[in-house]
This record gives sequence, C-alpha cells and structure tokens, in this order.
Amino acid sequence: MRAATLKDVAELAGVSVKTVSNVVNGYAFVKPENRRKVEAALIATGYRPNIGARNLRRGKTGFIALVLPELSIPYFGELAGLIITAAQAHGWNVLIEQTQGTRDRERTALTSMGPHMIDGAILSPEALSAEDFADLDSRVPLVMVGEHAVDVPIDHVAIDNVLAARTAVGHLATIGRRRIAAIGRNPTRGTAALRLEGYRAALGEAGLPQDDELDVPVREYHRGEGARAMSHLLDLPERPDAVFCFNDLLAIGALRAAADRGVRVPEDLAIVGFDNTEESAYSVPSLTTIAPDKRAIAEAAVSLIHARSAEAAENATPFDVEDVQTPFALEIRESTIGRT
Amino acid sequence: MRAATLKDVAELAGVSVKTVSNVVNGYAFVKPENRRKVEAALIATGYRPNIGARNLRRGKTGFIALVLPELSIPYFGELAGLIITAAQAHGWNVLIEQTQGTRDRERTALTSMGPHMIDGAILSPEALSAEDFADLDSRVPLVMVGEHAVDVPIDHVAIDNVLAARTAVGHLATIGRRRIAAIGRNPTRGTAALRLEGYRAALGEAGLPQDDELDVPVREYHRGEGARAMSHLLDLPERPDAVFCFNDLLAIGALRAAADRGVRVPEDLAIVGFDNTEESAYSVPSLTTIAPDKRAIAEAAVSLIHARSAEAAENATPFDVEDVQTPFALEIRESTIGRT
DNA sequence: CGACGTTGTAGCAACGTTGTAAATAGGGAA
DNA sequence: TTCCCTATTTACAACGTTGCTACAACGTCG
Repeated sequence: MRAATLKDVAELAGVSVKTVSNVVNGYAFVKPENRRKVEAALIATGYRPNIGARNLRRGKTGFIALVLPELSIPYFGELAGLIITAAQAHGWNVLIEQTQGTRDRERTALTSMGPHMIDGAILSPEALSAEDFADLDSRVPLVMVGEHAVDVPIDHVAIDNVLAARTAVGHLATIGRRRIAAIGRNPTRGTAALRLEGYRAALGEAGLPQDDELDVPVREYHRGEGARAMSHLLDLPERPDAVFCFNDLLAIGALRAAADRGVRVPEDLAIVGFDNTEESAYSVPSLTTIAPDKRAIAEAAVSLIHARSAEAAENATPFDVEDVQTPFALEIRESTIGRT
Repeated sequence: MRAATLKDVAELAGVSVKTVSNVVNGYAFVKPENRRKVEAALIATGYRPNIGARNLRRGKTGFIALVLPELSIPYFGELAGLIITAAQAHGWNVLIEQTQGTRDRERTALTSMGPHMIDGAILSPEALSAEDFADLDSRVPLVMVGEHAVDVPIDHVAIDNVLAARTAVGHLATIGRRRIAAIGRNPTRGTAALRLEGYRAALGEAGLPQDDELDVPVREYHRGEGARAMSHLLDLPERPDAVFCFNDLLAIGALRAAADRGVRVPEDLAIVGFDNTEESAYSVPSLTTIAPDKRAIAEAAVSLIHARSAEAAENATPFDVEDVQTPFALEIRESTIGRT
C-alpha cells in the first residue's frame, strides 16, 4: 500500500497531474468545479506532498541544522525547544547535531552538512576557532548563537556577555561582598573569556583587588566541575564570601559543595549563576542568575537564517554581518539575598 | 556557485555519471584507474550526495520522527540526546516534534508526518487514547516509549512502571515510613495509573492503609505543581512522613516546598522521585529516585524501528508486537537516608 | 576458433514534484 | 464567420540519484 501521489489524485479526479499540483499550491485559475473534484480526491486519497521530491524540484530542503554540545544540558534543551518552535513558524524542520563541545565534532558537523541537506545552520560552538571557518564552503547561511570570541564574518546572536557578567558581579559587590570568586575560566571556550572580562571589570569598578587564586578554571560546564571548583575555593586559607559561576550548572554544583561543607548560602557565601535554567528557580536556596531572553535568541537566530536564505534566493547583494544583541536581566533570588 | 552533482564529477573525471555513482556507492567492479580518477574528482569538487534525490530514488527518507512533550523537560532532553545518538548509528536523522503533552498536538504529529517524510516514529505520548490510533495509516513503523496504558498493537519500550513504583514505595516502607503520600495522579496520563498501582501495591505489601487524601493529583509534571501538591500535603492535619513523586520534577518541587516550610528532608519527610535526571543527583538534599536505563530505552526504540523498517522492505510477515522491558534501578540518595 | 563467463562501463528510465510554455475552450469584437 | 484575447488545462522537461539492462572488452575453455 503505497502513499498517494499527485498522479493517484489526478486519476481519481479525472484531471491532469498539474492541475492537482495547482490546486495544492493555491494557483488562482482553476475552475471551481475542478477545484471541488480535486479537493474531494485529495481527501479521499489522504494525499501528502512528498517533501523530498518537492524540495528537489524547488532547490530547498526544508531543514535547518542546529549544532550544539548536548541536548541533556538544560540550557540547550530549553534553547532547542524554542528554536524548533521558531523554525516551525517559518516552515522549517530542525535537525539536531550533538558535538559534545569538541572541536572535532563541531568541524565535522559544519562540513558534513552539505547544502543539499539544509537551508541553513544555527551553531552554538564551544571550541571552534577562526581557522575552522576559513575553509568553509559558505553556501549555507550560518548563524552563531551564544558567543564568538573568534572574529569571523558570521551572523551572530547573543546577549552582551561582558555586561551581563559585570551586572552579576556588580550585584555581589552591591550587597557587600568583598572577596568574590569566579568559576568557569576555560581557554577554549568563547564565552568564558568574555565573562571573565566582565568579572574583572566589575571587581575594578567596586575597588576590589584581583586575586588569581579566586578565579578557578574548569574543564567542563557541568555540575560536577562546579562542585569540584567550589570545594577547592573552600579549601583556601581565606575563603571567598561570594562566587560568580559562568553558568547555572556550575552554580548548582557550587551550591551542592557548599551544602556538603556546611557553608550557609547566602549568609556565608553568595552565589550567582548564568542562564536562568528552570532548575535554578527551584534549587534550595534558589539561584540568583543572569536570565537571557532565550525566546528572543531563538527567534532572532531563525529570522536571520530566513533573511540570508531569501537574500541568496534573490541574488541580492548581501547585507552586512549582523550582530544581534538580545536582552537579559539579573534574576535576584535566595542565593544572594536569602529568603524574603 | 551551485553544489557539485554527480554530473559535475563525471565530467571532471571523464567517465559517465553512473560510474561515479558506482564509486560513491562502493560498487566492486570499477577499474582501479577510473576509481582513482573519480575519487580525485570527488575531492576536487567537494561532492556531497543530494540526500533528497537519493531518498526519492530509493524510497527511503533517512529521517525518523521523535514526538515528545517538550525538550526543555530534563528527562526528554536527556532521552532525545540518546535517541539522536542511537539513530545516527543507523544512518538516521531525527526530527523532533513537541506536543506540550496535549492530545491535539500528539494527534497532529501522528497524522501529519506522512510516510514521505519519515521512515518511522518514536512517540512519547501523554494523552493519546486508543481511538486516536484507530484511524492511523500504519505505513510508518511506530514505537512508543514510556508507557501505553492504551491497549493498541504498537511496539513499545519501557521499564516496568508498576514494579518500579512498588520498589520506590517499598524502600520508603523499609526505612520505617508509615504515612506515605504520592504526588502525580493524573487521569489522562498513561504512566500515572501504573505508578499509582505500584504505589498502592507497595502500601498493601507493607500493611499500610490507603488514605485517599495522601494521593494528590497534579495537572502537569512540573516543579511548580510538585511544590503546590507538597504544600497541600503539609497543610493536612496529619502530615505524611514520606512522599513518592511520579517524576523528578515533582520531587524537586516537593523538596522546595518542604524547604519553604522548614520541614527537614529526610528527617521529617522522605522523598523519592522517578527518572534519575541529572539534576536529581545534585539537589540539596540529593534525590533518591528510580533510575531507568535511558540509553537502553533509546537503543531499543531505534532498533525496533530499524527492524520494522527492514521487515516492510522485505515484505516479510510482520513479527508480533514487541513489548521491550528495559532495566531500572533504585538510586538511593540523601532524600531518604540522609548524609552517609 | 567460436562460445561463454567475467569484469567494467554507460544509457535509460523512474522516483514525485513544479516551472515553462504550449494547447484548448469559450467569448466577444471585427 | 474569422480572429484574437482570456481563462483554464495540459504536456514536457528537469531537479539528482540509482536500478536495470545492454553492451563492450577480455580471457578462458572446449
């Protein structure tokens, strides 16, 4: 039992294949009577267009790729959900490629997705560097979300990471913390450098010294690493009274390590996270965090792909590389100001 | 600048299109010399097969659909990641469809994905009933993951929900809890009935009475609902000393509500969750939970689609409906036995 | 020396769709 | 009546790929 094709519908309705195609595509000049017959036949056969064939003919694929480290990371799960929804509004399906944040797999994802496969790609790279983009065939519209420390001419959507980090650390200084640590330094990660910059700027603005031992590097942005780093900070002869974590997972790990040591949050130690994952609103204590507008990020990214795609179709002169800054807010919760 | 096609490669290599196709597909009988020439031309042109055209010709799409409530729910984020990985091993890309757990969107997902689009679908339905499957064109292999309370002849992968719930509640009884509540009853949800059954069975086995007011219904399986339900339980004249939550999100919410009331976990109240999401290992206190083998679920589901797909291709007589039970474990953590 | 099998190559058709252009029908104007 | 215009429909080709089949070249064997 094959699926119905235009041909099947045409035979049943007693018209040509093309007329059926015209009806399906809303072409204006079809005799009302034929239109009715075709519509009846469409329903009777349960016709669904063969997307592959249509795209082959139209030269579009109907897919965009979403390249990210891992769906199991809450931030990416939430973002992916929003991107899928936004893409659907433009008639796109989303293919998700997981890279584990490794440069190798990010490169593979970039090169293996030929232009036959996808109409565009949204990347959330962690380890890609400028040269990886150099030999990239640029037929596919690309948008980076999150950050590009690398200076490549590619459209880009993100919050102002430096300002966000400054805001977070500024908040810690405002509530009287004087020994503010940071967890999340990482050499290969684009955002890490920016958030570190914001952290240092805020320390400067608050007149606080920079102490290298308060700035702990991590290998991964996972809970376990956050706990490890926090543990390390609590072992210092002079403990910090606050810590800025470069994402919520690290902060959750830090929270956990503090609890293990009997360190009270926020009385002894204030903690700020980054991402406002749903988890952060329900932790004990709840987590003060930077809340990027994820929906805005998702919609901006998809819109950019759409615009680039249209531009290519019309052979228009390309518009300048876009650098969309989406809004964010500081979500103040118990981990810095306690129960209210 | 178009993408390279077989024709381009053939012209460059000085052979026919078909010979290039033969090389690309690993056909044995190609003269070594021609093979070399073609391979060189392939690299020179950067040829990538047009998947759409290939699938059109082969009658396969290369995609499977994954229909689930929402990617932002940690359990589904984790599961989706594993399914994508498992599907890749079979050469499949995964299209994700989010339904928000509504019956309407689950039905739409089921009917709109024609067989042109996908080679199979993995469903994690929450609200579908038997009649929704009745008028389903069954050309696409379908696998349900999680639970089907509905009795339909569709392949199915899940843990033994009744046994898992019994194990969880049995654990609470074993550590001496006598007034054990349950959060998660829900009329439309397949798993809820099974977990409730396990809960009641375990109460019976432990010689504990069933008290209807201890069994709190929820609308959604989200953290907020867990907190609300827990709050309600803590308002009872006679508080429970333990609670079994039907998933981790509800448990995290319950944990939060307990903290808000100053109720100590596990001293005053033991909590068990379900799903073993990564979050549950790092909450304060960490959460005792049922840990399904998610990787096994993902791989079993994809394998089943693969088997059904092959069966259809060979016109074999269909094998019986499979009901794969994957293993689970009780992960005992602080929320029932405290710091160790 | 001819029949035959093995190895290698290529032409053609078809997958289901749509753009283009040509064909048809029905009016009304010349 | 003839011709042109408009409204509608249709045939055909093409998108890029691969299965089928034909065929050529080359040995091998009787």
